[in-house]
Amino acid sequence: MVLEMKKRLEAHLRGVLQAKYEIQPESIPMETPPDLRMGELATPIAFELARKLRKAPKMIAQEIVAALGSLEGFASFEVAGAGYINARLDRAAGVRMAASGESLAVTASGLHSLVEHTSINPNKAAHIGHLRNAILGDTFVRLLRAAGQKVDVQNYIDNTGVQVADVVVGFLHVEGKSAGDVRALLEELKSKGERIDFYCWDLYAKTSQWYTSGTDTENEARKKLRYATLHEIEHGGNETAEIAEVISTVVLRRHLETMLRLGIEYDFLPRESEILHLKFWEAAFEQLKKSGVLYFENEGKNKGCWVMTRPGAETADGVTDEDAKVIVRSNGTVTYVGKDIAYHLWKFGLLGRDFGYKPFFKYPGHACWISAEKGEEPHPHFGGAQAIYNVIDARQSDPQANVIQALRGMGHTEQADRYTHFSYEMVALTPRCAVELGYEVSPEDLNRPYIEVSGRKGFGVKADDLIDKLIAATRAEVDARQTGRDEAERQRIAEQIAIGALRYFMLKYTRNSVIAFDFKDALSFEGETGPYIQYAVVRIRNIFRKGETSPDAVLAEFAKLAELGTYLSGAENEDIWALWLRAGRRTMVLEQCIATSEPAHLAKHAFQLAQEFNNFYHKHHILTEEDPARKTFLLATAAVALRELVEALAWLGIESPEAM
RNA sequence: GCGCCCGUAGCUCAGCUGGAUAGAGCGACUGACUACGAAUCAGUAGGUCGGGAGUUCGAAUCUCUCCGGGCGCACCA
Repeated sequence: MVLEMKKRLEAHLRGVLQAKYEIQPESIPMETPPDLRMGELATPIAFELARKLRKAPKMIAQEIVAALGSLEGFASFEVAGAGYINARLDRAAGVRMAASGESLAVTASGLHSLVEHTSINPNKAAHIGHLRNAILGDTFVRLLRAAGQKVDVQNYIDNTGVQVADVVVGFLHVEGKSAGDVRALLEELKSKGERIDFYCWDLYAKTSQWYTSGTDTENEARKKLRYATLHEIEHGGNETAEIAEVISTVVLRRHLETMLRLGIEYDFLPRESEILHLKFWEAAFEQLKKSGVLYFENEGKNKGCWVMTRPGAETADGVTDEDAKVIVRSNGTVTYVGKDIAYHLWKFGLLGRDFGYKPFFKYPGHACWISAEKGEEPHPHFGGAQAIYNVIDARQSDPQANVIQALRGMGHTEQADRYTHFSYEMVALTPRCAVELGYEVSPEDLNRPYIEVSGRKGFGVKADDLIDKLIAATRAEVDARQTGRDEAERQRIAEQIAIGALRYFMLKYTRNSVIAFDFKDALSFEGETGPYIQYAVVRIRNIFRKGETSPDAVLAEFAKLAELGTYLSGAENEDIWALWLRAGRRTMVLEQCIATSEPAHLAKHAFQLAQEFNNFYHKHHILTEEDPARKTFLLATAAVALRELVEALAWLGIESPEAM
């Protein structure tokens, strides 16, 4: 509703500016006045025009207000302060629009987007840092879909990298297991219902330590073993590669299960092994050479390599660019960034090659596919997107910038412009939390605000452990309150609240803020949390239950009310109008979230709406209201707040429980 | 050395493309359950927006500089 009104006012203002001054500003600044008494929308446009028109802002504002006349949906326009133009909505019209939900229909943009998130190395359990990635990515997918985009969700799997090689070394050489032993162990863990990714978590840390814990000659041999193992895995077609395949696949399956607990699903899992074996790089190499993005270096420290100029680097003819990024090493092998360029050409449908596809994981609604050398027919098609979003932490902004630079250099400027590195800061542990978990913390770390999580050191909080802990805590609360409900129902509610708490916790911070993780904050269910919002939903549902009516019935009745003005004016009703206004902002917030790639705005919106509802709830007793028309109005207010809260929560991937 | 991010209330964070009197949550202190469930609400205290300079009618927001913290800058993935 607010978005609709804002657009209406903008268009009207443009008409006035054109007719009166023959000015067509690029954008019209529109904001919310600091106080509702000043109106609902405001623009400081007169300040900007003051210089151009050589007139006082206040004078300009007065002229514009006089020319604005009347506009449907608006009650009045006025000049305020030194030259603000404040607009008051026709409150009754605004309320009717918000109640009808008409403005919720978002015009489908038709854009085909690809969001890649999660991308955990399949060699250990997921930890809280991975949770932030997956929750951010999944939420953004929901937002894009809400805005009418067609979105493919990908989870890139580096199944041939050094991290997988490390656990393979761990199994074969630290634990001295044979290939058969490894298979037997996997079977055994599976039959006991134990988590293989947890086992690997410890083994990975142990192996990382093993590389440096021997004598110098031993360590030297271990390093060699590490790289020999990596190369065997990359090459494929040998027993080491087979073990890597088996382990990475079971760990990947575990990651999908963990993420499914949070309602996170994927469409396609492209793997590094297929990128290698289907020769994506070779196809990209030809294009890169042809376009001149890559050049062969004959001088300097990068002599014998194929390199590319870094973004923003200044180069001069005849001067060797020592800072250039190496893409092909002097021994002929390709670097990570090179493979990533090839992969991203595929994402945009520019590579001229495709993966094979096999079904891998079944969700209630759909299947998740995985890449394969020889796929199955028929299969859905992935890649060839118009816009892509890579949810990758901020530390990888340099390599991401390199890939974008390469695309741009190859002439794919439109694609480069629609390539978003959806970056976010890491989740670290507070020193207190690290101590609580029993880790040894150095005195200097103890004085830091936070300590970085490290899979290599086995230092961190595992995702499943945190989820288990959250569910146990919410279950205790539910058990204390919902004594009349059976076991299964209480468990279901506890899970909904726990996931709500976790997802909200990861979404309330803006992306570039480091989250210093602490159990006290993460396990909190009061104040600015997911459960606070869910609680508002439950309260509203209880009102309808006790009132023996439904939101639909109430809204139908509400549509028949002839006069709304008396309920929306006067100091005692100001907060009710504020609640309607907030409820009517959802699509505007959605637009803002997508424009800034920032889901936190929606999290904040949902909280504020819940807060305003709770405020309203305490001030106006609905079911005992004696005036039937006013009661209908109050019930309609609750119905719209409910609809908006449930929908906003759904976009955040948070369920709305019936009771809690 | 170069690049990116951060510094706002005791703590954790918001602050929309520069805009009107800087906001939440937590914590502290006062109050409100015979009400539509208190996982809630009302109130009080608490801020030189890291320091300085500049641009502007107007700066927490933009520029420069300094201070403090974090993260990147491989022929590793």
